[in-house]
Amino acid sequence: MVKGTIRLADVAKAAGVSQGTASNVFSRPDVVREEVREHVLETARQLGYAGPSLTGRLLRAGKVNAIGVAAAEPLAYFFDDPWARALLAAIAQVCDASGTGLALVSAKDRQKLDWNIKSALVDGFILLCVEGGEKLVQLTRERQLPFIALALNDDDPSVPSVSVDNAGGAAIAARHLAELGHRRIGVLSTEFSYDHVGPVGIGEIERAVYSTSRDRATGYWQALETFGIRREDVPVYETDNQKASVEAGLEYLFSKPEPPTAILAMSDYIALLTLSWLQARGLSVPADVSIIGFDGVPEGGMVEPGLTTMAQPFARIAERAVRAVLDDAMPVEREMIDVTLVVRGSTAPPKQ
Amino acid sequence: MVKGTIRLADVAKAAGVSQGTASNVFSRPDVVREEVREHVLETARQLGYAGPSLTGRLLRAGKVNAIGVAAAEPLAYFFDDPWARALLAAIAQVCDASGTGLALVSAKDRQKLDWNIKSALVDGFILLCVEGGEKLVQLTRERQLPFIALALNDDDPSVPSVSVDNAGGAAIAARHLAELGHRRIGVLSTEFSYDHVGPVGIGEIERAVYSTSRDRATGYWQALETFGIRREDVPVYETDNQKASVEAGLEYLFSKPEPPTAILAMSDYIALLTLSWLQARGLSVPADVSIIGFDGVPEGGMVEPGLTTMAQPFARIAERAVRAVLDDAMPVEREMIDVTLVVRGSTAPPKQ
DNA sequence: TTTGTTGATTGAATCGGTTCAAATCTACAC
DNA sequence: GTGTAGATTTGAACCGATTCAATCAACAAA
Repeated sequence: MVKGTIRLADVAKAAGVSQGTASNVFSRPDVVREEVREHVLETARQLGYAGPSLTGRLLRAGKVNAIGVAAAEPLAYFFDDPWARALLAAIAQVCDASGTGLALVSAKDRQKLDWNIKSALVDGFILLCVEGGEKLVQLTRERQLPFIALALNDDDPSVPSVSVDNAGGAAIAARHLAELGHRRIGVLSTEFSYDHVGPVGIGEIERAVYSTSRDRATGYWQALETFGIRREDVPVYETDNQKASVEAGLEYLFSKPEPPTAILAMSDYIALLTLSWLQARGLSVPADVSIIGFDGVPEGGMVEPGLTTMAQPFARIAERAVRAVLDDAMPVEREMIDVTLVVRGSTAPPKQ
Repeated sequence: MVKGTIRLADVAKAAGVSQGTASNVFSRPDVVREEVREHVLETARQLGYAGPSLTGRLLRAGKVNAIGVAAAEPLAYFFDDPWARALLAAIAQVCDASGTGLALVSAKDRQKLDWNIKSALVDGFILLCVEGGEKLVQLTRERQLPFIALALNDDDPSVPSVSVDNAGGAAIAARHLAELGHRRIGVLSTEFSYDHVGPVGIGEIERAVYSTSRDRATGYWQALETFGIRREDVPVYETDNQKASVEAGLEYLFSKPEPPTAILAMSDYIALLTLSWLQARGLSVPADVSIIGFDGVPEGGMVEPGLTTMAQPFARIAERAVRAVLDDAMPVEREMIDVTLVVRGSTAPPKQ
């Protein structure tokens, strides 16, 4: 199988037609007379021609017909992280419908990320900004392609982005627990600032680098205060969304003299880890402790008890994002999407 | 931001150098004199030049630096199916290490799949042949790019492929149950033939279209026969790896006068569904029923009790596959990789 | 002064197609 | 026999870069 050595021009010559006609045989078969078409096709087959090379075509057309999804994480992140997975499944669905390809681009270290973004063959980018958002945005800007940032941890209004209503959603979550009667509530947060885990104070949260976590914390506080729970009385433990730090946070919260009767988790992944930690310790959910998560990943519906959570409308987000890069219709200002409360088995009134 | 309108030639002209030099400024900066380089770079900046267009470069280089992973399934399959996910995470890891991009290509209907494969910008393909394998192989062949088939359901030795040792692995799984003392064992299989679910007989299995399922069944039988269990006495229910048919299969197996004390599931996904079906019916695993799966997906380690299973070495498979397409080192004949028994909590000796 | 050598730059060819205006070829009516 | 509309086909320009043989400048050695 000699590869790539046969060009359209060769086929044209062998078939005795002009290159223009040969090209038409493949890309606009209707304009060429049937018997000529058949003949060219037959010649191509005999020569082992693999069909018009994509790169040649690409060069003129300028459209790749694929979008890139980028994150400042190792590639495996897309398949490991439940949130990324749920989002990508939704994005994939939209792409499927519109016949668009999907390329995954990512890298943990700056160098490679840079190169990968520069050299990705795509018509635009969807950025997963959970971490290293600015870097990502900056690199993508240089490509001068349409892009849209998701889960942007940054208030810069000049970045086209759509995000969920973190503060509003968090408020609903907290209100749900308070209305059930919970008064001792602990928070397991996602990151507020780079490379830090552990208990955090109010001031630190207000000055947080990552707006997502900050907004969610603020939402929690506001809702709880309407129930007379002061923010000073709500312990917050910052995790990096990994097992080790979440468990440390749980140790911390439940070793207090008055352990919480409910946990506000800033991600479903944290909530899921909390659930299994509690169950392993013989505590019953929701009888002993209630848990509410954030994100609405499918896994939350598959555990026992089901996880109560604030669900992101992944399909809507995906739809909006894909449309933005495909139609070059980037939002001029930050767009906001609501999250909805999904009540399952992991929340109930506190004991007695 | 006027896009795409500035070419390397424009920059060259504006900077007063030849296009060749301008090109070198970007792709081989070391060969051009520093002050010239600076000047060209500066001109480029002022013009808003986005850097050498990939397509132009591509046309000459001929390498995309990305591999495609293809399946005859909707795109979301890559993120929904646990096996695909585990495999892709492993593939992603290898790609990351070698700085290769990853493009996902798929489609449920033949038409689109055809087009998607034809137009994917990749240097080669890894084929996930769980279903519609021949179609996939055939379409890919036409692209004349290196490719390798995984989980190929077909005995054709001319297809470069690596697969796990299905018969051997299945035998180990069955032996494990038999050694624990189980004698009444039910099988929940993956598909033997297109579009069929329900109880299947020995003859049908021997004539099965899909070799993966057939080989696993054969492995089960051989191991069990060394323990005096005849294949006629092992009920097999064919599922399509979906919730509905698995539950139907369980109804079938457990409504028999002598229900099984152990289940051989041909995929972890089936095993996981079995686990929650049994638990929902108040049956304890492994006290009342033992379960052993196949694949070794991460989810199997996260349920309670942990799932005993035959684990595929995803990392090894991924390594081999990526190397094959990148180095154009397709195996000349079908390659086989062993699976290993991972014993967790879902298997134990039968009651009394 | 001439020759050699080294390093930087140029210009043109090339990659593999698509596209479009112009040329050619029907077929049919007048 | 001429005219014309419509269908095909042709040929050349173009897409945006890279590459390489050839040229040029500058300076050291003979």
